[in-house]
Amino acid sequence: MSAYVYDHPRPAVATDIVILCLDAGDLRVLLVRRGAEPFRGDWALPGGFLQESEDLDACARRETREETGVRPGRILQFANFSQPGRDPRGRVISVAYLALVRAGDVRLKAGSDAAEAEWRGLAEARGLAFDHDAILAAALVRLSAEVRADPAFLFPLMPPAFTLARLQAGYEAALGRPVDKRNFRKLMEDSGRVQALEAFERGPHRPARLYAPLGD
Amino acid sequence: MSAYVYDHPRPAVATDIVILCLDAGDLRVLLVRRGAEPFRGDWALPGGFLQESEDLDACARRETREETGVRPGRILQFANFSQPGRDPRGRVISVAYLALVRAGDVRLKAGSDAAEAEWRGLAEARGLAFDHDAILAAALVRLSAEVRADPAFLFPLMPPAFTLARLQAGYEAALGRPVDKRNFRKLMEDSGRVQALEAFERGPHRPARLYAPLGD
DNA sequence: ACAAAAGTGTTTTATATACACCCATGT
DNA sequence: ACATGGGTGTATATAAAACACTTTTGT
Repeated sequence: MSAYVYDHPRPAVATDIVILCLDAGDLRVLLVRRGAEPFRGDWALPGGFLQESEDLDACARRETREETGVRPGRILQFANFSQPGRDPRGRVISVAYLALVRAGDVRLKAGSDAAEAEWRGLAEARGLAFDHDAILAAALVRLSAEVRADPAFLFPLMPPAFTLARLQAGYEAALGRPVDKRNFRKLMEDSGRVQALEAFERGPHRPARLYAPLGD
Repeated sequence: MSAYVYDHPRPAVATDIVILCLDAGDLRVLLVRRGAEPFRGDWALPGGFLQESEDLDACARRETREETGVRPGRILQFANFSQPGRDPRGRVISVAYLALVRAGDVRLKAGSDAAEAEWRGLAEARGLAFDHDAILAAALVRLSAEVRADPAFLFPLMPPAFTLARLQAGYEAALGRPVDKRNFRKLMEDSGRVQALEAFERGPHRPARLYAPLGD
């Protein structure tokens, strides 16, 4: 052993990721079914162990990509879960991330330790394996704070061109309360964060103008 | 090895803590001088390895207490630093915390791997060991955001009874800009987060009313 | 014609900012 | 008396919230 190598207890280190998308105006979280003990057959947040060549952000991105096929735009490390007894197999530190993805881009594929994967509405995402209920709850608190500070935080949930009604649906889902349409449109139009396109989405109603993200 | 034990690369896991206090209106960060290689003799943020019986929050609290003798009121995990090459000795994951302490309570005592410890003004806290310059910078960004969202975040820097001028000094230091005295007093008095006491601090000037934290 | 969702302004309220002088004490 | 920091009010600007009807399309 080299003179400079640490000698300390070494927990396993993993990331768990709250991957959210917006489907028909509702937030949905990606869950995977556990194919191995412990909690075999239960639903859990996707996650995985840190590899030697990557940092924690890269680990969370890699896991997100493995589960969804999507390279997430921005990820946010919002908490850690590291109590000694949280995993019955031994000491596992979980570093928790939030990732937002576009529903349309996703192609689910089961990861190595996942028998199945599915999108679940937030109300139906309870009784998860490990302490994942708490991780999800903490993610939603943080999402709400970020969105309140800057609605553009939601852009990664949106397609490249989107209607303001769609963005508002994400905003309301993230905040957990309805907001006034006129006030929301004013907010976004004055924010300089969206660009009005000369394109419209058609449907059994008046065509809706499309907007594109602007700025970072 | 039990059937359920993980087998994965296991980095060492540590917390590094940006411990701040308020001294004569200026924020100061606690630094320790490294007594061992690497970076022997350089200044660094206090920190230490996760023990088997504690979670990361407890680790950060323990380290803070070991360095300052103070049990920090609230600690905030604000980032992680986990790039493979960040520590020349091997893989070390650093989970970064912010802790605010009352200057008056502190009794510095050198930790196990620290030859000395001292409070350093923020402008003079550069050239730190490892990636600690980046950790400190990230902490200050987060501090500013928290304080803007709620000035009561600073209460842990304050003694049990404090003048509004003192609190304002912390507010200005955290935000990095001066604020108007009347506006600040109005903000705090209307916030319901402070209670005016019938006690005053004396000095070579008009006595200053003392206030106590209110609410959580 | 009807259903469905898009789009549009004004008023009110709350919050933030700018700004200057007198007050109470210690020396 | 002087120096030092404590303490106070108003006016303006900006941001947030409340609130209802008309427009355009598809069927």
